[in-house]
Amino acid sequence: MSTAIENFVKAIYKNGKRDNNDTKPGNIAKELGISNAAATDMAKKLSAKDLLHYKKYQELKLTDKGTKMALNVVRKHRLWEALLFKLFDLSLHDIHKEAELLEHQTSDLLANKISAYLGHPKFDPHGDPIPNEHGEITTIDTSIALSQAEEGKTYIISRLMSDDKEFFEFCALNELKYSNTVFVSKQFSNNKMTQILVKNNTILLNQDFSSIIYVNETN
Amino acid sequence: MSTAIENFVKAIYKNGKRDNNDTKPGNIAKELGISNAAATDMAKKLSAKDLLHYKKYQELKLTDKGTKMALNVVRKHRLWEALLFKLFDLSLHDIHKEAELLEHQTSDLLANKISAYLGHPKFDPHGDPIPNEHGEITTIDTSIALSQAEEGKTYIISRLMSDDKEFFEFCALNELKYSNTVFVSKQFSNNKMTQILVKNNTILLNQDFSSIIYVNETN
DNA sequence: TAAAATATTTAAGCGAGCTTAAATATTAAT
DNA sequence: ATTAATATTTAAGCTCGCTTAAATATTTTA
Ligand SMILES: [Mn+2]
Ligand SMILES: [Mn+2]
Ligand SMILES: [Mn+2]
Ligand SMILES: [Mn+2]
Repeated sequence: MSTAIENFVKAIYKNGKRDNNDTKPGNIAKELGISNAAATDMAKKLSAKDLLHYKKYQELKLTDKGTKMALNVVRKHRLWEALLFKLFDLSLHDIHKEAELLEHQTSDLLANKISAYLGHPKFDPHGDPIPNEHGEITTIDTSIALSQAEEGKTYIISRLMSDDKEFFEFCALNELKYSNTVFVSKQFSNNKMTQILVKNNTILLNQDFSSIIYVNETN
Repeated sequence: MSTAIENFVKAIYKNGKRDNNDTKPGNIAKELGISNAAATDMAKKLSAKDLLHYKKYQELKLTDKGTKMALNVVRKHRLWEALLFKLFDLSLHDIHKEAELLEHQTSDLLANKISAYLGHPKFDPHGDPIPNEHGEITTIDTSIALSQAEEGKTYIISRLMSDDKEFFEFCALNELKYSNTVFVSKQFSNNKMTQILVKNNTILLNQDFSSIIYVNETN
């Protein structure tokens, strides 16, 4: 399958994993940087290929076949990120950009080799789970967004769910990275902001950021 | 530039490096597995982009710009081969196949990172030279094809110039690999065959193979 | 050197993956 | 419940990278 198709099913898959999951052509179009018309068009084509269910004006739903394809692409993406992160001195954003292209030019054989080389890792450098070679995610995700965290509690960063360059620059500047500890000092519910303490620095996050930084409770 | 364009200029570049260099559309078409018409068409387009010189019925000649592009793709191809060969247990042919795709989805930045990680290697696993980041090949190639080798002399394998699966299988079965020693026991000039001795095995090579196995004299 | 074989070019056309503009349906606001 | 705003769909058309068939040029062979 083509790069365009792989990116399309992946976008639907990822959209479904988000809170705010309105998986209509317009949202997929926005994610992929194409026109709404192009997205509708592609949806129809993929429906004919049995990769998704399409009914006019309804949400797009991946079929089992489509989900499998999406997970295979996601697997390759995250394996590449893990490999590049391990071998080279590159930013999370750069790694993501490279993986976004490499994921479509990688045989299943090579993906398995990368996985074996890395010791079959369960998570990529963002903390995102890596599907196994059967397209299964076996880990259970207990993490919550910082926006949902409890005031006065201490958490550990488990995922940075983004591919935005500026977000990663912000994270790098403020020690916000995988496995670091965060204390939630205040939730400003009305203003949808979260105040945290990281390595003795107080940071006030707006919802754009507090909703994509995922954490686990300490135990 | 697109994958199609990169493969096209690379094919011209590689054709020019061969003995039998008739760089007309038909030969490039054959190499790329496309029709002659498609090759002529592409040649015209690339001429407009100043990547090559095209005159009806004449040979295709890369411009400086085209040569630079070709060398950049070749660089990425060979760096990928070197990396995959080092990290994973994959055959030369498999490595080549993966590199053929990855070469087009690799930023200059990533290529430089791969090169640095490997200690800026000068040769890939086939013995082919790796252009540096300015597109220069600084090594001098003194090797000759086994078909040109002298009877009674001993040589060291320096390059296996092919991407054919069966050829690599043949090489693997007969200890024909980079840096191994070969004794040329007889040249059958009339029949264009070469008899060699490798690890006490006598092998009779036809010209198809003797012309793509490159060797250096021992000193 | 003339005929035959071969290669190249031109012409027409196709599918993939886009675009913009217009028509139509859905959703939100008054 | 209308109206206005927004999203989706349809329609038409574009480029890229191919194809096959026919026309034309080159090269080989006799
Ligand atoms: Mn990523
Ligand atoms: Mn991608
Ligand atoms: Mn190769
Ligand atoms: Mn290639």
